[in-house]
Amino acid sequence: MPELPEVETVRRGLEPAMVGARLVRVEQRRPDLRFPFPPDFAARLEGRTIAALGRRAKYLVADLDDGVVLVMHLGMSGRFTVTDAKTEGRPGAFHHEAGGLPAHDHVVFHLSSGAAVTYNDARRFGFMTLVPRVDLPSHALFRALGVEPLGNALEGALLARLFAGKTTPLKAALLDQTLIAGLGNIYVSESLHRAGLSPRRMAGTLATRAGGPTAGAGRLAEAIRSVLEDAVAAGGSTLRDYAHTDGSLGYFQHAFRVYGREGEPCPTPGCRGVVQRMVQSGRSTFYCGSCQR
DNA sequence: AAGCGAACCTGGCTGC
DNA sequence: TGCAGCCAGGTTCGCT
Repeated sequence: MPELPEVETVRRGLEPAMVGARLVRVEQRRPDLRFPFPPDFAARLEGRTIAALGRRAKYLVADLDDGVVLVMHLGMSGRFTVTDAKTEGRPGAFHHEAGGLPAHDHVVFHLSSGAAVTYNDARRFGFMTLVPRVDLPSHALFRALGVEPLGNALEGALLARLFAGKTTPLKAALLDQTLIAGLGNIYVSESLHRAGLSPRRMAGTLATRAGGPTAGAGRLAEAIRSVLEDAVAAGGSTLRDYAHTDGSLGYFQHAFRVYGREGEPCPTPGCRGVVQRMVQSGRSTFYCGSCQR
């Protein structure tokens, strides 16, 4: 489910259980997810203590006590569940295979506290890998990542610089992780609606001829920041059966203004438009044709 | 060479 | 009840 707010919510859920704990046993139940696990994945983790759990864009980054980082991406359907020592079973695991293990529970981290952290991923678009901390910035997964949208750098001026000369629609430009890293299909639609900008509009039109920011660039930078901050504060969004690491639900989906709301009246005050759905580069875009220009 | 569509994989929902 | 078809939060690849 995970765009930046959901990954950050997962990070906050895992942090108290994982940081400071030692990995006493790691179960890797299949050879690959989106990519093969690195050689000796479980053995390299066992015995290590987790020093910190961070996030970069949609990646979770766990620092180990030997200078290696465990990098994790949730793909489309990845989720983590924390179970403490006494809990029987775990919330949210309803589908079982003949062997008795919950379906799609691919990795289980058994911690020195007695707790266990289970990674479940039906579609297997997620992955895990191990990278020496010093190599992380130059690693293929990270070196091309764009600006962190909740950092101080994201302003109209930067947006204009990033988008200058681009003929691609704003929708596609905002999904491009090499420009801004962390937005996905939901929060792109939500950001553009908050900014009053059409998803079809050419990205380059947010820069002036001289390369400076237009008013729209400023509005978009502010809209991205506000929608992500609001979503993180709400504990992310819950679609389908996605849940927090403790089984509880995020509730930002109730605050969506356009995503998944085709046919509903546009929520912009004074706007008489109706939320529409279209497909851009193979993904649904939700927008109001009346107040988004 | 930027930009687009298809592919990866599974499950859930809708409609016949 | 069954089944075909469509859709889904992400990313990468290959073609134009």
